[in-house]
This record gives sequence, structure tokens and C-alpha cells, in this order.
Amino acid sequence: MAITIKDIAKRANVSTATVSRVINNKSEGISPQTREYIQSIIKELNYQPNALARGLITRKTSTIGLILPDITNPFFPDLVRGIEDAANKAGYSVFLGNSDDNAKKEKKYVQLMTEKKVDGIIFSSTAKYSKDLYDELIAADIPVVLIDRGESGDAYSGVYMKNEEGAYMATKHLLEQNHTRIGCISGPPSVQNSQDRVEGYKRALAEAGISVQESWIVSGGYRIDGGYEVARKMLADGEVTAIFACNDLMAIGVYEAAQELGKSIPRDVSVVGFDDIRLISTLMPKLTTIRQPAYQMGKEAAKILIQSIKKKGIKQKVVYWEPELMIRQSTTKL
Amino acid sequence: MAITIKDIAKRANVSTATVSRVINNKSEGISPQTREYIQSIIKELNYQPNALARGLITRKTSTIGLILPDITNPFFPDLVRGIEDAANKAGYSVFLGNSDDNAKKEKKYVQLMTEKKVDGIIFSSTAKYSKDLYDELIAADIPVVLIDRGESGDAYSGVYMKNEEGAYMATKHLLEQNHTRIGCISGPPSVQNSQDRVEGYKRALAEAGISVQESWIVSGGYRIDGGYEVARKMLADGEVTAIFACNDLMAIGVYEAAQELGKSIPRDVSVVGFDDIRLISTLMPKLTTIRQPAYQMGKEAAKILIQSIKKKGIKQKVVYWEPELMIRQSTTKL
DNA sequence: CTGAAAGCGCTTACAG
DNA sequence: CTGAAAGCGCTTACAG
Repeated sequence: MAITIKDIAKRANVSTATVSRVINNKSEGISPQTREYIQSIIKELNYQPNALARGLITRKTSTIGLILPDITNPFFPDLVRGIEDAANKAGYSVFLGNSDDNAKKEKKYVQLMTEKKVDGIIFSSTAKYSKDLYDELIAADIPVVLIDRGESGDAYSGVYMKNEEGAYMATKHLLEQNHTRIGCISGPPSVQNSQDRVEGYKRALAEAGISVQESWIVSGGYRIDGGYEVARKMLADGEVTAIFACNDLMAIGVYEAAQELGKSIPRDVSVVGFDDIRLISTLMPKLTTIRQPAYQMGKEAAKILIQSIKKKGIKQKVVYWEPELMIRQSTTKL
Repeated sequence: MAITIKDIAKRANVSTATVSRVINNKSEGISPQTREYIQSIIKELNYQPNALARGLITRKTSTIGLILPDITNPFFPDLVRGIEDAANKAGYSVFLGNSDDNAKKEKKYVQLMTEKKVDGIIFSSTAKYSKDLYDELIAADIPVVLIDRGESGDAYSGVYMKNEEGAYMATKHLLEQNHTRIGCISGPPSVQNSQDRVEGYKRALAEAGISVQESWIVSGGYRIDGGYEVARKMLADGEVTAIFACNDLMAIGVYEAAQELGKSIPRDVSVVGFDDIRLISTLMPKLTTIRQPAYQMGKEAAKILIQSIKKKGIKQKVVYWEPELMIRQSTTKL
């Protein structure tokens, strides 16, 4: 058996209450001698408090949950790292759950984490029905912060990218290079951030007085092969001189399609991506893209969550991150 | 307040013991009617057991810890996903910790997880001193399984790649293409799997009757820029016609150096990597590499851990995974 | 400055 | 088949 507070108390000839006080640095009302004495025997016996017992009584576990679609999507590792670093620094542990944007899995994780009494949850979900989960959590007094994907508006705390703005910048960059026939490979139609990116694309075109061709906006599902499929058609048609891919993964697909069709980037097609994920630097020519500071966003989300855990009843906080256009080699003047 | 087993008991006019029994599907010794009745009111009140209280008494939390160097290293997300999937399927949650291969952080995570009473830990560490942590854990009756990196031999359960074998295959492939002057960019000298890979490289050369030049073995620290630095020198010297990079990240660095020096892959240099990480497919020409099935390895590690959690006292189990040579476009006959 | 006691929400022998 | 009671390892008023 592990050694407990009772063992310490017995050994030190004090009550468990006193031991508990020194462990928690409570009320100065404790003589320096006993404090030191108890501390010495805590060290001697290498005592480690049982977090379950403590959590049961304090109703705080210093644990947070993180539910995201898929850690394997290269956008997420940096996000997770940011969350983990900030959480750990503040003394919190994090539970990880991959939902695959699947309602059942999300629900299961929420339940699991709730039973394990997490102090709060960071949620990245695209699903419409997830709203019920957020509400449930909040009703149970478990703070939630949404990240990257989620409900627009400020009903919930959240950390997002200015997706519309980023897409606008990407498209405008293309327009400034004299492109007018610009394809847009969007993400899954149901995903909010994809819709926002499409909006930004449209706004840039509209501003430039170019009428939007709905046939130039096609979903590639945020996946490499989706981007590839869509790009193959767009490029074969030759309708378009530039492509804005709503994420980098799909931009990779565009590169593959271009290579297959013997088209050169940027000479034959200019392409802009979105995310600036790690290892995108291996693409040649280097991809011009919209940078999303995943690590920072994760860090911020964790901070907000921990704040609202500590000061109960804090009202929600929403942060929108500024996109940044990283001009590299995949675009050129027409 | 959340609703408790007491509330259920009161409402159902039974004792908490009975409620507990139906929750845990215990001893058939319970009448179908009461069981059903209690279940109905559990559902009605949407009762969720408190895992802290349960864990406190059962000494099982259905939680495992995962400590790895850095989720941001592209080798790990798949590993994590494999672990998470297997764990979740078996009803376990996972705590994530990034150690940066740093002794203090590792120790901190072990302590945190121990206090939170994880049932077991999956550990990926390169550090020599981590051995003490494993022993501590095992002494505290917390099963450990090492993954990818760790103590060689079978003192601990572990899931590893046959690193020596993989490197041997990579090098042999190069030899079969008539290369004899083959550079080796190794990982950090202290990392076991890097040492093993270097051994495999040496064995292949020895077998081919080629004397090993120690000056051709240089560490790139498993990082892109490290691979780049080393490759720049190797390629500038022109001493070498092929490079075996001990991981894909460093192979990326080789590509960058080659491009900068105006050398063509594979015409001027052949290169083989190790890992077959995601997105390596974006490298052009496509990288020939040794495939490491990260997802499967993670899954296996979780299964082994859960097994040893369930059947206490099971003796350790060590699994070595077979490497696979993925021949693509970065190597050619001399 | 310190202790006795109650209680957090469960499970599990032990009775009956 | 079911209940009373003890106990897991802590913390926290309440006394003194």
C-alpha cells in the first residue's frame, strides 16, 4: 500500500488535519517547527497525496479534457502541444480524446471525462449537434472553450482564426497578381470554418468586381486526395489560372494533380493554401499560405479555460486570431 | 450538486449497496424487477457515477498515462492515435505528457500521473536516467510499457522497431545499387534507436566487405536542420554518392542541402530515410524509406499495458516490429 | 496553533 | 435477494 496522510500523522504524532495543512500550505496558523518537522518526514517517507481522495472532497481535479477530431491531422499536434504546455505549467493534466467528428464518440468522451471530474474541457468540433454537449457541460458547471472549429458568435468561450479574413487575404493576393479566374477548393460544406473561408474568397472577388462562379467552388473535404480530385478537374478544364485551397492538405493534392497533368506551379497555376502546417515546407516550390498559429491558439485556449475554472462565473471570452499571409513560391503574376 | 448513488437509492427505496450492484452488474443475486426498476430511475435521473469515489475504493481508475518526447515530432501523432484508439476501446482514458526528453519533466509527469492513480504508463524516453523512473513505477505496482525508445533487452515490456534490421535493409538497398561510399546521418548519439540504426548500417557495409569510415557517420540530431547541416558538408565534399538518414526529418534536410548545392536526387545522390512519416509523400522525388508502423505499434503497446493491468503479475512482454523497405524514387543505380 | 469529527461518493465483506 | 456498516484517503468547519 502507498503511504497515506495517516501514516505521516502517526509518525509525526500529530493529527491528519495538521498534516493536511502543511501539505496544502494552509493558514499560517501553524508553528514553523511542526511544519518543518512534518515536511521532513513527508520527504523521508516520500509521501505522495492521493489525487482521487483530494478531488473527491475539493471537487477540483486539476485535470482538463481535450476533444478534437484527429491528432493525426497535421494541424492538431501543435495545437495540442500549446494546450499541454500551458496546462502543465498551471499544474493541470490533460485527457486526450479523438472524436473523428463523430457524434457518438464525442458524447462518449464527454461522459467519460465528466465522470472523471475534469475541471473543464477544450473542444474542437465541427458537428452541429455538439452544441447540446456544450450546453450540458456548462449546465453541469464545467467550463468549455471551443477551439478552431465551433459555434460562431460568442455564446461560448472560444479561440478561433479569422477565417474569413485569411481567405480574403489569400484571394486578394491572387487578384493582385492579376488572376481573375480563381478556383476555390473548400472543406466539408458543413464545417463552419470552411464556410467562412469561402465567404472570404467571395468577398475578395466581389470587391474586385469579379462575379463569383459557383462552379469554381468545389469541396475537397479538407483531405489530400479530395484536393487532388478537385484540382485534376479544374486543371484539366483549364478554366482557372489559380487555386485557393482552403487548407494545406488540399494544396498538397493540387501539387500532385499539377504534376500528374504536367502543369508547373506557379507558371501554369498559382496556388495558395491555408494553415501553414509543419512539413509543408517540403513542398516544392514552397507553398504560399495563410499562417495559423496553432501552438499559440492552443496555449490561449488553455489559459482561458483555466481562468474560467479558477474564477467561477467569469463570463465567456472569445479570441479571434489574426491570419498572416506567408508569401513563398507558389504564386506568380499572370 | 450532481446526483449520487444515494439519491438513486432513496428514490428507489433500496440501499446504496443494491444500487451499486446494479450499476456494476454484480452478482446475479438481484431480482430482475428491482434491477430493472433501479435502471429505469438511473436513466430517468441521468445518473453518472463519480469515478473519483469509485477509483478511491477500487484502486482502479481506467486511466493510463502516456509520456513521450514531443507530440509535434511527426512520428508521434500516429503512435498516439493507435494508443488512444486501443485504450478507448477497452474503456480507458489517456493522460498525455510531453517530456522533451527532459529528466525533470519526465519526473514531474510520472509524479502527477502517479498521484492521479493511473493504472499504467506508456513511456517513450531516450534518457538513460529514465530507468529509475520505470523501476519506481514497477515497484509501486504500476505497469509500464516502453515504446519506440527505451531500454533494450527485455527487463521491461516494450514495443520496438527492429532498428538495426531496418538500417541494414536501407543500407543494403543502397549497396545493391552499387553505391559504396555511403554517408550515414545518425540521430543523437545517446539515443538507443539511433545507435541501433548505425549498427545496422555498419553491418551491411561489413557484409559487403566495405570498411566503415567513421568520418562518414555524423549526427544530425534527428532534426531537419541537423540533417541539412551534415548533408551540406557531405555533399560539398563529394565524398559520398549516397546517404542513409536515420530518420525522415533529416532526409528532408538532405533534400534541402541538395537543392541548395544544385545536386539532383537521385542522379547525384541517392538517399534513404527511416520512419515513413505522414506527409513525407510531399517530398519530390518521393523518398525511399524504412516504414515504421507507428499506429500499429501504439495499438500494440496499449494492448500490452492493459493486459498487464488486468492480470496483475503477468511477466513482461517485448514486441519487435518488422521494418519494411519502401522503394520509391530517391535512389538509383550508380 | 492543533485536534476530533464529519463527510466527499462510492464498494464490499458480512449478515440475514 | 438485500441492507447496515465500514472504509478508501483526503479536507474543512468547528472547537478549544
